[in-house]
Amino acid sequence: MDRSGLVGGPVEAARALLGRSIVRDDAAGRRVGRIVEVEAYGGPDDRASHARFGRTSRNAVMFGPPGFAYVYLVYGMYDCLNVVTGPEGTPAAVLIRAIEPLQGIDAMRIDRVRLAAARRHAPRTSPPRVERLVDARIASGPGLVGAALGLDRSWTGIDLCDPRSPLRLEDPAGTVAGGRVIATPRIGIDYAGDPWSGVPWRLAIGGHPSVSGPRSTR
DNA sequence: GCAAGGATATCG
DNA sequence: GATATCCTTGCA
Repeated sequence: MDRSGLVGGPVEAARALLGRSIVRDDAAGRRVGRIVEVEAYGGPDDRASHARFGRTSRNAVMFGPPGFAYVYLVYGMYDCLNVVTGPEGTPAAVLIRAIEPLQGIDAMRIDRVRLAAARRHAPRTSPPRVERLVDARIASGPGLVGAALGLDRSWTGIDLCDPRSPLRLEDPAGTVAGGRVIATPRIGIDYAGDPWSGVPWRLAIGGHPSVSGPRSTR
């Protein structure tokens, strides 16, 4: 996709990313998903942003130009994909929280099984639930997006706007399915305090089956 | 409702 | 160097 759509404010950039395709090429083939849920993080004042303590080795890419990937590990096991936004020097990013699988669904499942195997001490009283998930729920959550696309922190710095990148953003091939955009507070950032924990910077396509969370929040 | 899991930021 | 914390998930 064109980088110019990402230079505005974080919420504006988040809205520009909704409905875009994300493409992952590797030896196994091509995986394609459509972005249906995002969260905006931006501005040095945003107490929920990884940049709230200033520049560190982890978040340095957020201070760079827009359109690059920032992948971080959370809870010790989930790699989450962000798109750096805003002009260079402004630390902002959009977290990709859910995608609708379009192509390469089998490959997405394989990497999800890998994720399940990584939970070494998890009780295995039943077959991994991932194998029973319906397609629409394979990547319905930020940790699941990373797993479905086979990402880890080493992907930080990839140019998502370069058509030659093995991981990139593209304009959707077909028509963008209808559906209103809903806006809610961001997930899991209560520590950020007022007003940051309440600003409606989580955007999603309302009612879409691939959006994360309980039905009441979709 | 809660455990699993490791990197990170902040402290001592 | 130690440790509290974390933008989550799947199963109890």
